[in-house]
Parts: sequence; C-alpha cells; structure tokens
Amino acid sequence: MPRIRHKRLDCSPGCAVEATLELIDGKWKGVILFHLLQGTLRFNALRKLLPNATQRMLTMQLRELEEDGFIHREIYPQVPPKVEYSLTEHGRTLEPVILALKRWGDAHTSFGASGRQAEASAKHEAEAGTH
Amino acid sequence: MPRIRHKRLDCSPGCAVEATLELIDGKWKGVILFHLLQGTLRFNALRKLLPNATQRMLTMQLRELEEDGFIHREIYPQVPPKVEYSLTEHGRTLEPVILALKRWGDAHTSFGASGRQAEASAKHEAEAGTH
DNA sequence: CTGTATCCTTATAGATACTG
DNA sequence: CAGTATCTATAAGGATACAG
Repeated sequence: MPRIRHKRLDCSPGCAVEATLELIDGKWKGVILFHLLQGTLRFNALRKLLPNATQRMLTMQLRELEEDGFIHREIYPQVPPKVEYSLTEHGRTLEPVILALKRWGDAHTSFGASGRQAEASAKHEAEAGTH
Repeated sequence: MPRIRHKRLDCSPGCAVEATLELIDGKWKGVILFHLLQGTLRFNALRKLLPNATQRMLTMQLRELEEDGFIHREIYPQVPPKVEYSLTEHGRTLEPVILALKRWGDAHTSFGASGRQAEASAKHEAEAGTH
C-alpha cells in the first residue's frame, strides 16, 4: 500500500475530530478545498492560486483528495490536455468545516481581513454569511 | 529548538484556512482541544484520554498549544506535582471550529459517537485500526 | 506525577529535470 | 498542459530510559 496517510487513531470520544483533521490535513488541502468550493478549476488555475506549492505537491494533494472521494477529476482527452477538478457531493459536505476554519483564520490570524488580501476574501465572506 | 512550526503560506484568498489548519494541526491537538473544551484536565487525565499518544508527544503538543495561547498551564508546587491544563479565552474561540470538525467526523466517518456509525464511508476504515 | 533526554524511523516537502 | 521521476533535506512522530 503506497499510501498510508491515515495514522492509527485511538478512539476516545473526540477521535472524530482527529479523523476529520487527518482528511483535510496536508499542506495544501485546506486551500484547495476552499477554492474548489467556489467552482471547478483546472490544474493550472490551481497552480496560480497556490504559487508556493510545487507541481508535485499539488498533484499529490489532489490525488489524495480524489482518493478520499472529495474531488472529481475530469480528464478531457485533448491536445493540449485539459483536466478539471471539482468537488463531489461528499466534498461539499466539508463546506461548513472549511468555512469554520476560514472564519476563524479571518478573525484571529494576520491572514484575515486586515491585510491586502482582504478584498479578494471579501466575496467569499459574503456567501459564507459572516457570523 | 527554535519553533519553526509555521510553514510559509502563500496568501491567496483561502490562506486563512491553512493558517487555522496549521495551528490545530499536529497529531493530537484536535483531540486535546476537544477534551479541554469540556473542562480542565490534569496531565495524567489527558494521557488516559489519549492512550496512543506517548508522553513525549503529549507534552510537545501541549507546549505548542500553550505557545499559541490556546491553553493555560497551571502548575501547583506540590509533591507529587500537579499540573492542570485548561483553555484560555483565546482557546475557546476555537470552539466552533472544533465542533465543526467533530460534527463532520461523527456524520461521515466511523469514529462517530458510540452507537451511531456512518454507513457509507466505512470503506476507509479497513486500514484505520482494528483493536 | 509530570515531565526531559536520546536515539531512531518514517512522513512530508522541495528542487529539478523529463514526458505524453 | 498536466503531469512523473529522482534525489535530497527536514520535520514529525515513536521507543525507551531517566529525573525533579
């Protein structure tokens, strides 16, 4: 088994928290999911949204998300190739989780609405319903 | 050991998601926070709640949470020693996040609270630890 | 009881080059 | 365009022993 991403978890109550965390853990999964929440994206589009992620990392994270059933990978047999990533229904169930993370980050970290990126984030805020 | 736990993040919108994720990332932080949400706990009590975490790991995770201002460490100068961990106000702001994670885990993984198991996502659990 | 100190293994991540 | 393939570096996590 090439991928043993799911570590052993003891199952005291609260284990569900860790189980969820494991699934969206990984350096870029959170951001990827967040962006896909707003619509289908091509590989290169994601690369632009995550300039610090290497191709390799992006691919790996996408594959893991795909394995976990969160995203769908649509391959168009064309030249040049075109691959689109979108959330599955299962992936959409993560929406409240992602939004909770986003809201907290906005409110309590420097990555929130206090900086230059505030404008770009604002539109997501609107549909999220700030509360 | 300089704490370089916070990796560089690019700041496309959605970075806030990752920023939050980084803070509660770590193998046991989620569970620790969840348990502390319900009240103050001593070191040994936490050990019992996280039987698979080693002392070392538990200590490390607690120290990181303390550094990030999420938990308070109250040391009673006694013999034998007694140390109590509790959430700070800042830590309590994470409550909606933790609860979102918990709820999702309950609904979509087999780690849900005792008595109710998710039906559809039992596929991942083959590897997740029979005990 | 509540930790530290070592030592070791595995996971994660990055750089770079190459390909259908 | 959308990936693989190597290779390497570092970080995370674990086992075990020891200590105030």
